[in-house]
Amino acid sequence: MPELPEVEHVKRGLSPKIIGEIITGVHFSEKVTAGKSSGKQTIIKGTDLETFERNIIGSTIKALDRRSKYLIFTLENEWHEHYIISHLGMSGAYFVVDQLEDIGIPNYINHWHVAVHLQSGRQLIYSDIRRFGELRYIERLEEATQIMAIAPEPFDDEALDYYLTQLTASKWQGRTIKEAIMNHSVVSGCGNIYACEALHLARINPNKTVKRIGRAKRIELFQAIVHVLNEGIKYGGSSISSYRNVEGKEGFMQTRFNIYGRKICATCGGPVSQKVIATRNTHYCTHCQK
DNA sequence: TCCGCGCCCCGGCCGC
DNA sequence: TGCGGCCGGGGCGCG
Repeated sequence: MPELPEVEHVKRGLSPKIIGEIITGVHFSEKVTAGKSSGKQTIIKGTDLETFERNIIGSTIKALDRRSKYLIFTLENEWHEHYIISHLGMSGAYFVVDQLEDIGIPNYINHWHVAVHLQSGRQLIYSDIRRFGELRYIERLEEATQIMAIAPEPFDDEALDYYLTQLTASKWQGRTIKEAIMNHSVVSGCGNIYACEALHLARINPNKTVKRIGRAKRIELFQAIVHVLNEGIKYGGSSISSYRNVEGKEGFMQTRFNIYGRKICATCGGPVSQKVIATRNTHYCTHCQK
C-alpha cells in the first residue's frame, strides 16, 4: 500500500508528465457514477461529478506537490489558482497514457475510476482497486483541513522539535510509542510498515509507553523514522500489496526490510514477534528491541 | 467542546 | 476448488 515514500515516487514520476498540461475533460467509471448517484462519496469527495469536471476543465496543471501521503495538484485558470487533493488510500495509482490499455496491468485497467483528459491527447488515469482513495476539489488550500492538521514533513528542520513537543502532551504518556509515531499530528506520513522498521532501527520495543522513553531515545527514534523514509524513497517504495508507480513498476524497498513481514530478525537472526499494537499488525524483535 | 470508539467503504487473499 | 472472513487509511457519527 502507498506510504509516504511511495507517494513521493508518484509525485516525481507524474510531475514531468502532467505539469503544463491543460485539462480538457474528465470521465468517471461506472462504479464512481453509480456510487455517487446512490449518495456515497465514491473517490470523488465533496462535490458531485459534474461540479468536479466543470471546476477543473480548462485549467492548466501548474504544480504537483506531496504533503504527508497526500498529493496536491495546483491548477490555474484565468481567474485563480485552485487545487485537487488526492490520497491513494490502500490501492490507488496514477498513470499517464494515450489509452487505458497502455497501463498494461489488468487490475489497474479494470479498476480505473477517473480519467482526466489532457490537451496533448494523453490521459491522467486514477485507478484504485479497493476504492479507498480520493480526489477532492478545493478552491483554497485552507479548505484541506485534513492536511492542515498534520505535523511538518519529517525532512523539514522544524519537524523534530514539533515531534518532541507533541510527545510531551499528557494524552501520549500512557500510550505506546508506536501509536504515537503513527499519528499524523506527531509525525507526518509514518505508516505501519515504516513505523515497525524505525522502531527496530532505534531498538525500541513498540509496546513501550511514551513516558518510559527519554529525550535522547526519542530523538534517536525520530532520526530512525527519517532514515527509513529516505531509504523507502531511495529504493522506489515498497510494494506490499499492490503498490505500483507511474510506470506501473513495483518498488523494491520490501527487500530491504529488517523486521516488517519477516520471520527472522535481520539483526540477530532471532524469531520475529507479531502482535496487534495500535490496531495494526506489528513486527518486532524482543531481543533487539527493549 | 473534545475525545475515543466503532463503523464503513472494498476486493485480494488466506485458511479452512 | 469454493467460500467466508479478515485486513486496513481515514472520515464520520455517536456517546
